Amino acid sequence: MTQPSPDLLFKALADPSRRALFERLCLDGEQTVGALTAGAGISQPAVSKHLGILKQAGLVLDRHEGRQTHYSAQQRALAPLVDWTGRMNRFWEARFDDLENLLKRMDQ
Amino acid sequence: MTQPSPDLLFKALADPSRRALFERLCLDGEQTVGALTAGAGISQPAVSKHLGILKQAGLVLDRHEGRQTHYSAQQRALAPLVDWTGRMNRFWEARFDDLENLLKRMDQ
DNA sequence: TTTTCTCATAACCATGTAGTTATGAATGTC
DNA sequence: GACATTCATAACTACATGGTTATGAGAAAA
Repeated sequence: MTQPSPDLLFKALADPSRRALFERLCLDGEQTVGALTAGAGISQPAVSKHLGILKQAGLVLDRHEGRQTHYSAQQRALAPLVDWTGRMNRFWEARFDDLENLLKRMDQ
Repeated sequence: MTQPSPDLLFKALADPSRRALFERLCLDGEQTVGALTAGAGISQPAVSKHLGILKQAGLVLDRHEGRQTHYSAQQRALAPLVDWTGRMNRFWEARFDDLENLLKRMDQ
């Protein structure tokens, strides 16, 4: 169970159709391919392909039941994204602190 | 000063070269195009084009000084990303809470 | 002024990608 | 068994995209 790379996540979420599918799964919970296709505005094969990419990125899980496949969001998969943005912000804050320190020193 | 859309941000950060440039700007602070090109592994025009896309996404700022251009990270631009991941996680937590409540009710 | 340096833009090319239709595999229904 | 339903895959197309080289614009240096 290795962490998905930020690269895979960013790439997977860069497409609006995929992001919309993932958002629906987050907001409304588990859904079948048919349900997701309705209202997606693209064909069922396109939806299936997108779901495959989301799955490969670790963003969704699939569960087979009879002849339909249920997809659900794997929320933990967003962790690397949160980490990454946190790292970028951390460095910014560090340099911001430096600036504050500089200003304080200049004040004296 | 309108907020950059998550779409622009995800698209801009989906490319490894661009993400590397942005990371360097976050970690090491302001840099000229020449400095960024050294060690980027791609040509100077490619770097310039990537910087243009990052700028359009609101991720970097440019500052002209003589014949060189200095780029720096605009950290606030990551806010929509943090918001988005927060929203996705919030809904997950909400459903998790529902599950917990359900289990508690089942316990009684 | 002429030359050099730094960067951005133009033009182009190869590849990746998001969509389509057609079809097949597996399951449920009659 | 015959048919219908649900999804995934294959094959294809159109376009986006990331890279290149060539060139131009503007500022500094000679």
